[in-house]
Amino acid sequence: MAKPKLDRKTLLKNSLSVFKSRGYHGTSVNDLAAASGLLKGSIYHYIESKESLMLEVLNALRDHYVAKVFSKCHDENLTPYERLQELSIRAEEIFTFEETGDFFVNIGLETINSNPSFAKVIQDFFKDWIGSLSDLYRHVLDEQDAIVQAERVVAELEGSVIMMKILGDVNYLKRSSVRVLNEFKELEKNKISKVYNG
Amino acid sequence: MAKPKLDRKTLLKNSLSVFKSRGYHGTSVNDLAAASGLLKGSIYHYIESKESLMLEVLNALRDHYVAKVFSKCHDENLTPYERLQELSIRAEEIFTFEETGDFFVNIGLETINSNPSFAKVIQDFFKDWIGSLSDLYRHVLDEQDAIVQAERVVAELEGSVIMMKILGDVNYLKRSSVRVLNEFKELEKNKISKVYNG
DNA sequence: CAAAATCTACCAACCGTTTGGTAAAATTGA
DNA sequence: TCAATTTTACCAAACGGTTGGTAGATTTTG
Repeated sequence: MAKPKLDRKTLLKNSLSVFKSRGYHGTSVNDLAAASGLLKGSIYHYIESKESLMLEVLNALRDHYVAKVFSKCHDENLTPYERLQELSIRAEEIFTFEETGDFFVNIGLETINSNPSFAKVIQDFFKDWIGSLSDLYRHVLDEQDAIVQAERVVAELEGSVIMMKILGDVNYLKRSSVRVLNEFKELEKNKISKVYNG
Repeated sequence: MAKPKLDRKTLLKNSLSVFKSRGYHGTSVNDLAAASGLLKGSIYHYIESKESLMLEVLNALRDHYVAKVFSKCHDENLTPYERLQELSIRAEEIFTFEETGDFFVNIGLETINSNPSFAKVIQDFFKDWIGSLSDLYRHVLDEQDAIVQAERVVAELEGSVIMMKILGDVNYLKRSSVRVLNEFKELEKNKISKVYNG
């Protein structure tokens, strides 16, 4: 049996990088094949369609985030603040170097009307992110406020990344994550003083 | 038989509505022509190219915002807080009904790598928005803080709109604008107390 | 060898754009 | 005023090129 020269993980990584820079409609199957050193016809040995490839990329990326990033929110070896700090550091790396964090937003906005098949994975990504964050905020807020706060933080971070990309100013995200961390410390203080006073 | 003439404003409005729901790469010249009751070839009587049409749409939209929305920030008949309130109301209408506010973000993200010719108008839109807002915040903050605050508010609103669109939750924006308004009131209070105390 | 992987060649459909042509409307000139 | 002329608005068809996708021959590999 001939062993596959191109393993799935590499194929997905290469495809992600093309989709990232050209969007969904903007990338051709030819581009995707070339990114993995293949001619157009050959890539159909690995994939069923352009659409199914994108779906697989989105799923793999979401799984990666859930397992490697969002899971930090439940790391019992760290204090809640340290967990948020870890998340911030990872987020900053992801958005500025990997440029992968806004991928879900990009593809989401581009395909929400034309390709509803992508919607579920994209929504799941954000629901997981918000869910993990709100578990963290549960340490300093009641359930409803924790959810609202998590939604707000995700919206602010995403907004910052987008403004960063469009205006080319790298300080947006940095300031946002500093703000989020300080806010959390403030919330912790308020909670302690409440415990002492009430 | 009098021929109904297609005026430029209608053409731009029709085109905007197509670009809005299908993106730039996702809409064909056929779509654009059909939206104005023309066949594909006929639209070239009005436009030079698909790209130039999009550019005109973007320019018209930016001009509209500058003249009708952002200008509220300098309305001397209103208090600073009332101006922000006006802006919030308009923003809410724009984002939820006209669905036009995230257009600049959508097209910006979709074309930033492939169509640099759109970048300038899109950036100008956000620079104008941030500029007008920071003039407002100048009433309660020093210059540098006013700019940072304006950038933050725009990022948060944009982030909210995007999450709203992707997750289908209409409460995001409402909560964001309430937060922005309350924050402004808080800043006004702090400024007054500073004046009294120092 | 046979299976797996890749290439070449080729679809039909669509892309943005151009063309040749045609009526109707507006303008002109007497 | 009214016919001649020009301009406008539009269409059907076609352009060269690209799209996502397929079929079959060819190469690589265990």
